[in-house]
Amino acid sequence: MRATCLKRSVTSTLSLDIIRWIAIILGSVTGSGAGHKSMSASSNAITIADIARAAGVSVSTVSRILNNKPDVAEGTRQRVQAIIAELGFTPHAQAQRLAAGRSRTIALLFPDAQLSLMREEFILGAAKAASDASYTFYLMTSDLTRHQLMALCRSALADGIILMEIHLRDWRVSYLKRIGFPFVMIGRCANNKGINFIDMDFERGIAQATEHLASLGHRKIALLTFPDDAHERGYGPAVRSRDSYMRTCKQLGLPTIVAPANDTRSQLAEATDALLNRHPDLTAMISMHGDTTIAVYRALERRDRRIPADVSVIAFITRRAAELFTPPLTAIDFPAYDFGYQAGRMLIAQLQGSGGVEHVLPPPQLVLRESVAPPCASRRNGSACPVGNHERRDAYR
Amino acid sequence: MRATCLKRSVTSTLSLDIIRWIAIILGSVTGSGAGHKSMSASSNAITIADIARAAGVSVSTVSRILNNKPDVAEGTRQRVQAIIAELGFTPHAQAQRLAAGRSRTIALLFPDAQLSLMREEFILGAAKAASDASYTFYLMTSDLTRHQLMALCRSALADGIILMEIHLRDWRVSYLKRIGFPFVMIGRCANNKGINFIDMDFERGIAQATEHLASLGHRKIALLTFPDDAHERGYGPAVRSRDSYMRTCKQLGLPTIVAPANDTRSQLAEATDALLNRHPDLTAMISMHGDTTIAVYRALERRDRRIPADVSVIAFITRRAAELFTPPLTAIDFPAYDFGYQAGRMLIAQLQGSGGVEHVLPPPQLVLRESVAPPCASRRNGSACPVGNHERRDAYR
DNA sequence: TTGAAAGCGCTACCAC
DNA sequence: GTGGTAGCGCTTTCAA
Repeated sequence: MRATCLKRSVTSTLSLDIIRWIAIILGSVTGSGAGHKSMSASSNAITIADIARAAGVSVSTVSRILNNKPDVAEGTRQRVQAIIAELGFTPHAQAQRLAAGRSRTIALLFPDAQLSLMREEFILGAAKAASDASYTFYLMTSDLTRHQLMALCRSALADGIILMEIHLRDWRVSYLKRIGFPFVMIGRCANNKGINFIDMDFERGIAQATEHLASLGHRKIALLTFPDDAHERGYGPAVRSRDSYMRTCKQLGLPTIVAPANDTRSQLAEATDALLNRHPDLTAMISMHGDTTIAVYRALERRDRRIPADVSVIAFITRRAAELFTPPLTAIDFPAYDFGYQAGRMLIAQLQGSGGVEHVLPPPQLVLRESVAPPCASRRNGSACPVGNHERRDAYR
Repeated sequence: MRATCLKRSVTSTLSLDIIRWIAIILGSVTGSGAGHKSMSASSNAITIADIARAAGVSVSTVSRILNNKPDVAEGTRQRVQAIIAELGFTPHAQAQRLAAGRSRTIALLFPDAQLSLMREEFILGAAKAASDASYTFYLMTSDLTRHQLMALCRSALADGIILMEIHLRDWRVSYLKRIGFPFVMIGRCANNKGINFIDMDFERGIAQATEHLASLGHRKIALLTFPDDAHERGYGPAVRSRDSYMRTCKQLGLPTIVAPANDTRSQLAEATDALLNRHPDLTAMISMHGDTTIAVYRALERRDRRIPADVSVIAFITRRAAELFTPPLTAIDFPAYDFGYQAGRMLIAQLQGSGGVEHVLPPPQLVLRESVAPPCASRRNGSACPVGNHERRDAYR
């Protein structure tokens, strides 16, 4: 409070030297360990008006300088900036945002569902994109109700949002589109006209994985996929991957074996067991699950089926997670960090009005590690079964 | 703009029915796909004044209702709330924050360093704590300079912050304490008087791990730890774990073998190799690294040393990551999600003035999985070496 | 129990 | 180039 009194009594007639002296006092008072919550009380902070007074200019001028407007004399700019630095002034974010009508914030709506090791990368990528552009990054977990989404938009907390877990027909997308609220998707709908997105190309990824396995000689290739209700709800990855799997198998003349399961280790273990019971002659599996695919490994171990000698496994997963598996998991690479970063970048570009609509669907990349081999006639004799000799990646970091 | 005109012309003399009708018009106008960016333009949104006008009360009253103040007649409250619901009004967050002087936001300062599979849990835990308390959650990556930290505090973007990667003497802590800005630590300093923290008890964890290995008969137990400069800088986990290791080994009469390395897979692999060269008779390792500990596994594999038959390994890691290892990693459990959640909860409690200082140092829990066994005299004959028969956890989820 | 009005700290328009 | 000033949308005394 003492600081406040001092500050408020400063008048524009004081010389710069005196102002500086006062700044020092202010600093030491504020800085003393006297236990008063100076910043949190938030009322005795330096304002743009203090700067203006100290510099002998108007608040408009200070504001212009703060916002890098061109129409300021170089001398003034320097003088004011010196004082800003000296008093250690930073504009009050909420005030700026209110007055400017923009929050310079993007929000990531992050599905609450459950932990998954690879999803950290989405978050960190998007956060990095925000900080690179001097934007604030707002992370929202918990799945939103329609009402909550409306509130988020109206609250003006963020200028734009990143959506994940997109369904082919997604009410959030319809809503945001209708009210004209800026957003981008990680994922995509059935119709994406006018909407920015970046998505994994599950169609091509599945085709690539299936063809790779088929080319090694596999005939019975199962798809471990999402639970049935994910398909029914039109969850993009679920529908696209299954369709592509069906199509590819048909083209290649292979039987189709689909095993739906929740993305938990226990359910996936069960599903794998059931699958092996039904199809003892299975030689390959494609998993749509992330790190929970470890449950598939464990289920195979328990039945004494070796990877890749007896059964080959492919998943969609980040490099980092894939390399934790033993044997390392051959996978369609899921560059989640990049996806997050690109989404953030696209959203900010959109907010700044630069560029048109971007539909980003990077070509899937199959990274060969050690969980895939040709099928072995002499099963249970895996060590005699030669491992395919492909490009191997041990991308340690 | 049409919406704006309509809205602005509404006067308090209009009947409620007409107001409702107008609300419908507004809704459909705003909702039409005419391509005007209604929300993003942010100027034609409904305000508290519109509500007041429509309800025939003052803005003060609406504000009171919005903030659940007690001094409002029940009838008024109901009537106004009905209108709020009808018009789909949500207060403008920035305006609220500016006027109230609080942002109801916490920020997590997340070390940029590098990806680590387990750290997602810190983030999601803290985010959950925020959302549970109706707080906004900002994630800030990139390590802050002193200047940036000052700016963050002064900007009033957040009411309080969560700090990670704490050093024994941490300039950020000194600064925040000095200016009285609310914060909590995941980690702790040498002196934590008056500061809330939650931390892994590395001292006890290391002691526990070392004693466990010693009790199985291990005599040469190495500590794979942080690089030397982390110690020099006084990074808490580095200093505390090494000290505890030294002390425990001394007490048990064991030699000390310390191998520092950066937390990257390649460096860790190198360090492991070097370690095995220097100490071929090593039978156990304790790793301070997270999922990068996979590099230790791989280095051992390459030298044909089996886990746990030839070498036992213990790390500090989340359950989820530990179970991806093969054999599953016996570990001091790192409940990172809970740590994040607790930190968030403590910070918000502090902001709301409830309760005193909390120093949370949960007792470390050693979870026995399959990477530890008694040392085997007949090395290279691992399969003959019996695996210890302890509590085993296969916590699938 | 309610209303009027003075801010919160900043931006941006308009005049000089 | 610069200054005055009217908001931005809300909270919060202080009176009534």
